[in-house]
Amino acid sequence: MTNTATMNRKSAERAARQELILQGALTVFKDKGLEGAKIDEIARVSGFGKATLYYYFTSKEEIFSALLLHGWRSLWRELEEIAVGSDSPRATFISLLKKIAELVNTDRPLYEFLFQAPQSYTREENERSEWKAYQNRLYKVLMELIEEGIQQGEFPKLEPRLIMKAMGGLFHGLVFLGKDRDTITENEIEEMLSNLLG
Amino acid sequence: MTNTATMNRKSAERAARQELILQGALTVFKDKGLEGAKIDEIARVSGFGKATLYYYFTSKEEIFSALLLHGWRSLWRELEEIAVGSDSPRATFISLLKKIAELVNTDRPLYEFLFQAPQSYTREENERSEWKAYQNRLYKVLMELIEEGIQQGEFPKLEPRLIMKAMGGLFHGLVFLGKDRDTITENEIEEMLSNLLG
DNA sequence: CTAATATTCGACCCACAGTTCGAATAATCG
DNA sequence: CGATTATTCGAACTGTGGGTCGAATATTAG
Repeated sequence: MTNTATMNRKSAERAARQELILQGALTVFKDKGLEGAKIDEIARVSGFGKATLYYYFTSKEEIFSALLLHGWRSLWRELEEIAVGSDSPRATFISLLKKIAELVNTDRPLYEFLFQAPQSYTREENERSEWKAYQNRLYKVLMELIEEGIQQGEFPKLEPRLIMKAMGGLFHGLVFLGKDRDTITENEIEEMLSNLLG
Repeated sequence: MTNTATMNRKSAERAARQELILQGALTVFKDKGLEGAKIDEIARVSGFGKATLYYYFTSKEEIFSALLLHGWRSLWRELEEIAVGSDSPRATFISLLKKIAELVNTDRPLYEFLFQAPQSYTREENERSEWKAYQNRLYKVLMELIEEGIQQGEFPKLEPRLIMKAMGGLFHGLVFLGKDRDTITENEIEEMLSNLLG
């Protein structure tokens, strides 16, 4: 195994198989949760033998984390350019949420998992798992936008944390609540947010 | 055992012990969830032997359901009088949410459990468990208030379901999001809701 | 082609947690 | 007081499911 081209292909194939496993894992985790999902089922759904999963991942938790990390990475990739833009705080804030809503409509299972799974999982030490960094970064960005927005009079003069809770809850409700059959439009998001922000 | 008075006392004691068990179960379920909570721990916390729990309940799930039913019953008892009152739809709607927020501040563990647990549990057939009826009743009442409110021009002219999602999410965010250390005041609730409702 | 290495997988292992057993103790009745 | 019934509980049972093993197959190297 000194051939470089071969090694590249192999590692690409390896990554591709990991993708397949994660894809299957998502459909199982999605409506079963971390505990409810059985390794055997993930194996069956993703079309590999059970032991093969352990050839690519060291544990069930690692599969779970890898999925989360994968999702947050791609989410952040989409949001980053908006976050560093030079619009006003309020405009940026709204753009971010609209972008997230748009993405959710693109791949609902993934994002439902991304935003719902953590709470049933965030036990003790896992706080410092890698995906959590992305979540914190997003939280921090939104929080700073709110603070700047308040200073510039674009947001109501309330505790930033309170506004954050309100906006977060409102957004979550609009996008994820209900039988999720009806996707939310960006206009509806914007209208609601504008109402709340006065 | 033909003595009636004795039988009454016994059944009262039996109910009291069930209460104790549920009380212990709540503290365990609260931050461990249905799967994460171990029967042994519930037994230890509530001060009974493990087997004794099965003398009072037939299964772990029954304990879980009983807790939910118990909570929803007492919640509904508090809300009912407001719901049947003769205030305007909007006033009634806001009163209901404020009342819930007030109750949450009274017994946070219980209500956090009530509003958070179902989602990690609502699997298949359990849809028709008894507590679910109360949840549906509350949902229906709120929905009708929104519809009436729209007709009377007290709410923005949007799809009722959309308003429901928005208000539900907003409320949930305000009351339950965050490290829950800071309790929300009724005034803050009212202000936010009024903003959103225009 | 042959040896070495990479990959796959079902069968097995075993720890854990829900449930049951059987005996021991407490309460009630006649 | 016995006798009967209600209650309690730790020990033992059992099914489930995460994780491992070893053999079989495929792939690459030389």
